[in-house]
Amino acid sequence: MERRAVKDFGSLPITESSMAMPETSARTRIQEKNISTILDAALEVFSGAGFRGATLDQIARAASLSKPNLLYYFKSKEAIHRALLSELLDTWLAPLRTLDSGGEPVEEIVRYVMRKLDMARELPRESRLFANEIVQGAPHILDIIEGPLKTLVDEKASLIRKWATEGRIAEVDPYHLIFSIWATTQHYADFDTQVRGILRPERDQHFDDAATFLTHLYRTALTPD
Amino acid sequence: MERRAVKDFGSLPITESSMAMPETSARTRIQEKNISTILDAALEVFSGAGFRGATLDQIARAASLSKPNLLYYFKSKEAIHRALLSELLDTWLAPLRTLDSGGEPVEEIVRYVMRKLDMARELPRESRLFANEIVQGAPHILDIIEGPLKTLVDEKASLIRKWATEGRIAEVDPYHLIFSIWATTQHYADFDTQVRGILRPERDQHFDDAATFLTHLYRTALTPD
DNA sequence: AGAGAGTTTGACCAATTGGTCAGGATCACG
DNA sequence: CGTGATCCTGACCAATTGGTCAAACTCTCT
Repeated sequence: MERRAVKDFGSLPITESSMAMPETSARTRIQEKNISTILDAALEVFSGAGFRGATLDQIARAASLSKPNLLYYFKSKEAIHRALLSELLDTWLAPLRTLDSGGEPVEEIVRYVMRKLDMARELPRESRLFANEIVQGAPHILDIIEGPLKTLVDEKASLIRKWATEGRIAEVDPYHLIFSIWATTQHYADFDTQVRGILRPERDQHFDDAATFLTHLYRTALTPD
Repeated sequence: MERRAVKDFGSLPITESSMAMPETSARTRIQEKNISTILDAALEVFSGAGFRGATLDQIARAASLSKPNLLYYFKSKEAIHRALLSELLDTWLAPLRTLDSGGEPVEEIVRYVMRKLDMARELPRESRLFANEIVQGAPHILDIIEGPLKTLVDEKASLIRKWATEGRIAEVDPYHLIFSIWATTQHYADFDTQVRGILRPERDQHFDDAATFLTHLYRTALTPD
């Protein structure tokens, strides 16, 4: 039930509101611990079964808490799910935010790819949580996709397009470049079962191979003629 | 409830066994029609909600049949799901099978990418069905992944590796090349909601843009120096 | 037309699921 | 130490879900 150790993708702001407790003043030590335990257990279960497929009993068992006790901290199954998603969205989009106009464009993008690949390795459950959500039509975060996410992507797409018109990278569609980066990197988390079934990798060697391949793929495709 | 019109990815062999009917002799006209209707409805529901998220009532409603009538044709929810998966697996892997040693290697691979992208456009429900299954650990098809699928991929990977050693394509890891092709193309089906939320495409214009981008991506990365 | 196979359904069931609630246990703090 | 706030639980509930079954309906073929 340990919170997975990770490199460091920034602190995760715990920002859920829909709790069922008195909700006065600040967090108790017990609240702090239990809420964090619940969210970790929920991540484990939701990411492996989707919203509908997950049950409160499973989450309760994974958290070693009773079901009514879960509902003491979160007023419904949906509330837990919502809290998880909003807690993780910032972490998830952080790498894209750091894509900066300073530095050499091709290397900047390759660095972004590596960062995303690292996240697929370190935070596969988070990746699968979003994958489940979006494959099923993103019923809980559609507004975020069409709002803040679209804004962020539009912004970075302009930057990439500027690089292209300046001749600093090849002429490519920035949106589809971003989509392909998301797809190729998150694939190693979301389709982990398939990748492992086919490669049968020792330790996690295949992530290094993936890094080599993706570096080649994007460097050659982005380097101006 | 109409079976989606598609280009032509080969006929779909209806090969489910676990039916609940008398099962003597050949199919009745009624059986033919109802089984096909049920599978189409099930595809719609399973692909949008996953196995656990789908309910027999939803499938029954989508098929305009009563729930007990579903269970007259298939003996359980699992049986429907199994029938769907095995019916679609061949279709799904057909493009990879056609990857042939004849012809110009780079163009052969680019053609494969286009074929997969076409499938993402024409058969998004099928793509999502598999995505749901694999994201959740492939509980129903793990043996197929580790068996026939692995064999097929191993085979095609050797072919690609041969091309590389012959200097006819760039030196790339063939397995990760295949994974990246799967990822980038299926992304447009599996993450359709996200893609549309960000691009807000008119008609399906974005598929053509994706084709252009992916052609560039793989052509530059695979063309030998 | 009539018989038998094939098809359909309403009523029903047990298990699971999300959620409630009254009361008891425990903690923080003066 | 006591008391009020916080924390926890067993028992319970209504709705949903996968699945059964006997009876009724309909099709096909002679």
